[in-house]
Amino acid sequence: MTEKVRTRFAPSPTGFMHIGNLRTGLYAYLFAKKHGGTFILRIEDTDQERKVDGAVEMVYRTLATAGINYDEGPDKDGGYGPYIQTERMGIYKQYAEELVKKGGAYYCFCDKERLESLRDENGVHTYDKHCRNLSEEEVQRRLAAGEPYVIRQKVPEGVVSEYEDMVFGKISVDSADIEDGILLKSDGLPTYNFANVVDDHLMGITHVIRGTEYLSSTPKYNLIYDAFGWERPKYMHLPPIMKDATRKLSKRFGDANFEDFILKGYLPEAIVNYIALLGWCPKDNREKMSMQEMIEAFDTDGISKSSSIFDEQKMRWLNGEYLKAMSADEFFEVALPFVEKAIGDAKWDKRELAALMQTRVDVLSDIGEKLAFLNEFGEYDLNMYIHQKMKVDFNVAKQAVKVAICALEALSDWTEEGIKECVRQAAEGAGMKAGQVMFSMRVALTGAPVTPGGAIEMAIVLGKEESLQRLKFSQELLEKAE
RNA sequence: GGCCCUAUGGUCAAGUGGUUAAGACAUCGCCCUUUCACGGCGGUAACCCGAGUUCGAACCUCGGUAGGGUCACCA
Repeated sequence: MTEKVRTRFAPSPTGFMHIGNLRTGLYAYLFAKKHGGTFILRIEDTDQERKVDGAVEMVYRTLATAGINYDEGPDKDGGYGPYIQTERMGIYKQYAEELVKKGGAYYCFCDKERLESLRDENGVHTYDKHCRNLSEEEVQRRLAAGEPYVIRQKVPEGVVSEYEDMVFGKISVDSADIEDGILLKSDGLPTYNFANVVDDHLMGITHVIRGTEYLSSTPKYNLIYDAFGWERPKYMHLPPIMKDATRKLSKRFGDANFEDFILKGYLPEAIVNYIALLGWCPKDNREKMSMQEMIEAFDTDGISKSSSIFDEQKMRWLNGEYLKAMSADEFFEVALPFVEKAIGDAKWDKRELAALMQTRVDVLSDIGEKLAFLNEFGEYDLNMYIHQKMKVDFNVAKQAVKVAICALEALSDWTEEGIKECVRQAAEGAGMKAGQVMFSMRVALTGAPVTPGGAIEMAIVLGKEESLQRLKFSQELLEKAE
């Protein structure tokens, strides 16, 4: 490791940031940090037509909440700026001209009509190198005459361009299959193909980490490095993340959007942890890892070559693991907004509720439905009282509720211990099993078949007054049913 | 269509010539239990197909098949 590692993440601000884009940034970050290197953010905003307002801010925000901190970027000058591509527009033309002088590029005056006529039966066209061998005089004359032109890459003939990809191994492409692509457009601005190479070189990028969509064009870029006499960077291409077997995650359809997940109540750490696992497996097969642990464990060997399908179910599970690992206070803090949203102005003890939720939700937004019974108590289906295993039926339930009311009305110690003891004794006195009373009481208190906690927990959350009110309501309901 | 790449349970994935082919999610069953959840235990379930190399192939080679990527004055 002679030179210091420098990696970059170069998103184009054309919309939301999905999990796939983020993962590319994450790997570039992990790789840099693993090797004590520098991680750079560069905004590739040259495509003004696809540009989306606010998208740049979204990139900053997303990286910050994800904990992916860049060492150099638009707002963090490291001496290699500007870091926003549109601010670099002045530099490409001179490099393109330099490349022409070095024999790696040439002027082309072909117009769009001519290019169109080159299409084959599949609608694919390959430039026929028409202007590749124009004489020096002719080029100068046409340039002087003000003819519009582009500068094209002069791909060497009869060579095989190959390189060793860090995840895919040897990639080789015959130069006959590489087009003399446009480097500098007729408006004087560079195409991505060119800007990308120039920027990466000027910014001293040592390891280019990006998606596989560039895998087969990398040999072409390498030819540009060669023509300039620049050192080629190392490459790490990452397989795509799919939404199903045949479709990639797409920005256009808002798939797997990072910020949406945050809104839904996923923890940023859990999302980042999960996406790190999509396409990479640490040597010891760990799954739950902090950013620091991922940095330490990150290695190129564990990166997979095949695409993977994004599985929200597994991300939910991981998120649940993070939630359960929190202290009660930490959990309360993140859960509070969701609890408040669920109960509105109601008086319930939020801390109690949050405590009940911690082992019961994988994603914070699940809190709403789990707490719905609090504000939705009313007439309910009495069949809920029938429970074979519990040995509860209408009659048992009726008696149980009655017993519970009698006992609890006199109870002053409204705590877990107090209620438990009280109900237990009352059940015994009535010749019933404690479980039968508990079960009936829980249903009577909530009117719900499933609740986040048992009878005692529900009674505590509801408080004595509300509990007795609900029990009496249920008692009437049961009697009316006769 | 040309070129590049990929292929282990439903999903994520270990595995690099000899394994009872890990583990996790999901799923199913049991235990715990005042419902649900948590926790614990267990089950079902995979090497795309065909040749070859080899004493031996999920692993190596070739050919199919399937899927992805790319072939723009987009990035």
